[in-house]
Amino acid sequence: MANSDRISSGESKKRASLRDVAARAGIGIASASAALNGSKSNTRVSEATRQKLAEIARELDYHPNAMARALTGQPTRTLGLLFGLERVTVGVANAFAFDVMRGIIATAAAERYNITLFTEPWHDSARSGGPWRDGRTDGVLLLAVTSDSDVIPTLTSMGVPLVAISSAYKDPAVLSVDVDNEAGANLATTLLIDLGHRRIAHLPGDENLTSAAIRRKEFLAVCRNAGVRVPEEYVPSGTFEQVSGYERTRALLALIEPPTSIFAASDIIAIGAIQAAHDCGVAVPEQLSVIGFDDAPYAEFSTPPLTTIRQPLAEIGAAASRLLIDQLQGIPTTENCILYPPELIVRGSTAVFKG
Amino acid sequence: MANSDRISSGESKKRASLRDVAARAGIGIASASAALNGSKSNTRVSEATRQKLAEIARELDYHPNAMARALTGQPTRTLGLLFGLERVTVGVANAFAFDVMRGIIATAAAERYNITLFTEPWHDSARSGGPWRDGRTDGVLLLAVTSDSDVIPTLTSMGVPLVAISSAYKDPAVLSVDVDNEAGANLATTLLIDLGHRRIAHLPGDENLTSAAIRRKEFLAVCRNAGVRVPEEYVPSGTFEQVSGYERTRALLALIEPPTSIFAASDIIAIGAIQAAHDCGVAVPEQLSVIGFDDAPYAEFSTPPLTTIRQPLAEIGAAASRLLIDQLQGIPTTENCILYPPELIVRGSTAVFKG
DNA sequence: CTGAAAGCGCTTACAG
DNA sequence: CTGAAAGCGCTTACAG
Repeated sequence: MANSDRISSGESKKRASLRDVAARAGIGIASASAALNGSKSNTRVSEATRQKLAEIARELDYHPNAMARALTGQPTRTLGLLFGLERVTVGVANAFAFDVMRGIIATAAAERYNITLFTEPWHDSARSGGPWRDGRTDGVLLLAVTSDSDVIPTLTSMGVPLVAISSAYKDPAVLSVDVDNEAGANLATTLLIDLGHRRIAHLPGDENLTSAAIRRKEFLAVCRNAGVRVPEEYVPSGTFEQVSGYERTRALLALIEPPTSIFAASDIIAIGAIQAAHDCGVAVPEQLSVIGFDDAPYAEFSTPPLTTIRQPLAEIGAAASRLLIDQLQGIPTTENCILYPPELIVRGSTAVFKG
Repeated sequence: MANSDRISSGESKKRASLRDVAARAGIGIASASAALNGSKSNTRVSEATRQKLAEIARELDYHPNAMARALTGQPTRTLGLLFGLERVTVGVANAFAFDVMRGIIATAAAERYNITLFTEPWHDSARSGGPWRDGRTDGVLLLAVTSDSDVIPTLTSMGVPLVAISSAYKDPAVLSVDVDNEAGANLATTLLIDLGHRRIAHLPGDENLTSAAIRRKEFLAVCRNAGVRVPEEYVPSGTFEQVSGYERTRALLALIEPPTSIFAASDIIAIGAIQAAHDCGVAVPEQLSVIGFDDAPYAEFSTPPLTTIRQPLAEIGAAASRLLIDQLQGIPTTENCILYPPELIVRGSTAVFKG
């Protein structure tokens, strides 16, 4: 029966199970489990048999079934990623989400965690339920949760470990990572004022995204403190989309007293604004200064290159991953809410106001 | 005991299982399974009890445990995504992978499939094994597999449904989606020749990526047919990275007889080439024409805007998703290898050769 | 047509 | 120290 090995490995239709390797080793299944997958198994199995088991596992091409392990409460070493915006595709389509994901993936990979993207958007606690709690995922990363969503309290009450990214969530008990939106908006608005602008407009992002709300609020505050009056029509509401930036800017430029500068809540909005200016024959930055937010990859390639507020998205994603993984492994976290400082990147889309 | 409901739903620590809802309904667990999760359950349960079960499930906030279902061989409605390049982060970092993922995600979402990103790169059949075969994923999407990888034969022999993306895999038996690399290279090279260039260089991508090999081969073929001589140093090998494009272009421009045009195997290589030209004081496109491949998002924002070969990446990703899902659901596919035609996008980085 | 049993592959107490 | 049993939550034959 010397070649029974060959035969059994030949019928590779069936995967080797723990029982198979235990049988082959002439050992109990529980011991095999301890030797192969166990953590504190040192109590149970001698180093010698562990070696032997490992070899047999290799011969049989044994790999533990993660589903079965999950069923007994073992972690799956998989992180879930859930997008806060209903329009998942949009959430993923923009460079913003992508950069954050880069950081998430890099860190997860380094810690040998896989990532599952939940494509079904969160609805509410009643309709949503399955995937986030059945153990397929050890914890979840929430991206850009809207303020009107009940996803955080719901998942928290279900005991799902989570960390919120770019969600500006107020509860200090939930782990979160974000850029300092207030500081960023301050930087942007102050720049415009320092350049001599007094007719400053702001193009906010989706109203129900707290980050957008904070930027808007801080913009208003800085203007107020500087004695700059901001008429209501200078802050038209809209979304984090290029077309929204385009349309709002056209409207702005059609005003009797159009603004001489715009603080857009994101680069993609800013790109839309610049396009609109171009189509209206308004020169950027000569006649209109535009500053964005994010420092997306295309910001520096835009014409003119976009002045913007850089947020370290990949780092934010990486920090969020790290925070979640630490939590999963019981490593105490030093801080619950990590806020990254933004950075002003001055490029060619802003200029001194020339009366 | 009228409020036992409230109490039991109050101790939400424990998730409701199928047993719970069956018990509550005074029905067998098998019937509950059929009514709630079954496919051809119509044979088993009447519409009335099905309704009742559904309601109880709602009350108890019951959601089937996907792990347990997977263990019995049920599909998990999850697609795996595996990157062919060892350097996963790079694979994910580039806009290429991102655009493909957009298509994948959109289609998967529409079909209610989740996606898990395998962050552990494929090594070889011996070392790699677990995650791709234990049922956590119904099938896998392979992105940019290198020609020296044994991942496709291995997974195929394990019976894992898969489709290869941008891998230019020769075996017609494996499902695959790609751009027509040959046609693309032809388009690019022909443009340069038509513009009057005779000193044409090519900057290939990673040698072990079949797409790079095909583009290189076609470039050479078109030149040969047109009677354009290509010295060996005009086709320096390198990788799909910006720095690789930069360095190779510097070397090219330092040649006694430098090329007057470059066909870069990707936009990111082209961006590096343009940078190098800039740093060497060589004007693009006046002194050097550069054409890329991909039409990445930043291509149109580059200075000058990049002439390139557009490949419909999101569509490619979507088609791959579709192909895999169809296969999983037993829907016959009309074609195994989908090849998308590339499109020449002429922008500002190419110009007529002026002796 | 429906219930009770066996089993998916593992791990965790529980006996020897 | 190690084996046999029970159980995770489900589904699929198998009996009534």
